[in-house]
Amino acid sequence: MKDISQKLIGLLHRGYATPQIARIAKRLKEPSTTIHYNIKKLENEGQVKAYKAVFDYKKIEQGFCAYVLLNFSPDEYGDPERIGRELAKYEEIESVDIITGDWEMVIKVRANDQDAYYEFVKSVISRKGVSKITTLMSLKQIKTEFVEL
Amino acid sequence: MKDISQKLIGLLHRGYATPQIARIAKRLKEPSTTIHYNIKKLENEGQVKAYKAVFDYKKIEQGFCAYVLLNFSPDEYGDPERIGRELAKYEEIESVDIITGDWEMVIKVRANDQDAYYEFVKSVISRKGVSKITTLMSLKQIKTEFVEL
DNA sequence: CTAATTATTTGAATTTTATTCAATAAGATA
DNA sequence: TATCTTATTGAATAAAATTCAAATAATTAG
Repeated sequence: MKDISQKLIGLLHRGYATPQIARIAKRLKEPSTTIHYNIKKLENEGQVKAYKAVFDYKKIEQGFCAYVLLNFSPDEYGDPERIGRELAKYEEIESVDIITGDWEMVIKVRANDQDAYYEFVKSVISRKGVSKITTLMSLKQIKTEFVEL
Repeated sequence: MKDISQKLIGLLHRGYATPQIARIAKRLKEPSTTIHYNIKKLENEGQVKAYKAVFDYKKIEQGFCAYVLLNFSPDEYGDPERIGRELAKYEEIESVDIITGDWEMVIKVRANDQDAYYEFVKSVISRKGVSKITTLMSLKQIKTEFVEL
């Protein structure tokens, strides 16, 4: 047996989906060629970054979720944006923002469980340049990626 | 002229997309019927909640983004989860989580600009039961919804 | 352990959908 | 107004999804 589902989840995570032109056309009561034209326009103008799946993360062994607030030491490795772009490469990280206020960055992290999260923090997030880490652990995810759960 | 793009953005926000079976099949070097079978299985088991677009929010007049940390007064209107589900209905709100620690809830909000955000906080987020609001305003969005910007 | 049952894989045929193309219409510009 | 650009749309084509039936693999029951 091939285990295809994990590969599918991996691909659908960030892309490998496409708009349903015919369904949108029916819904908006417009010809599908009009919808097609307008969607391609949105894509060509860069307004659409990707089409992707949103998962029930509990069911795909990614039930643990936390928001992590970070501070950086002012001296070493300086640039928070560079660090942010490096962190963004990890597929465990859903979002990365540089923010105002008492913290400099907030990242949203998903993991299988608290142990996996702890390992991820230890190996990836804790690093030279990070001076303080505050974890806001999600007890109940009500909405994510604009999709209600 | 019809302004279709706003309607498209509205629909593609939460759904109206579908997986690209043929492209996935090529990528994984499997027959498209096998991919089809496995994707339907994921869907039927409820592992996939939706297929949707991710936008370049600056380009669709949703450039403002903030994480809002909330506390509730213990007495009135009690249930944070109920409040969370009500907030989740607003399309301006990308995510809602009930969390551990100094705050009880974190929501991620998008708006056209700071003024629109302020109006949204005034009219929707501030309400009986909310005792404290802390805004972490995003200065730079590096990754969102698992998509790098 | 073996038989029976269930789940998965796959090619061929069919149905549906996306895409291309050309003509027209609408809007913008000079 | 005349000209150029952008948007809409139907018809034709190309591509993709879906259905179906058969074969294979995995699991379960006896």
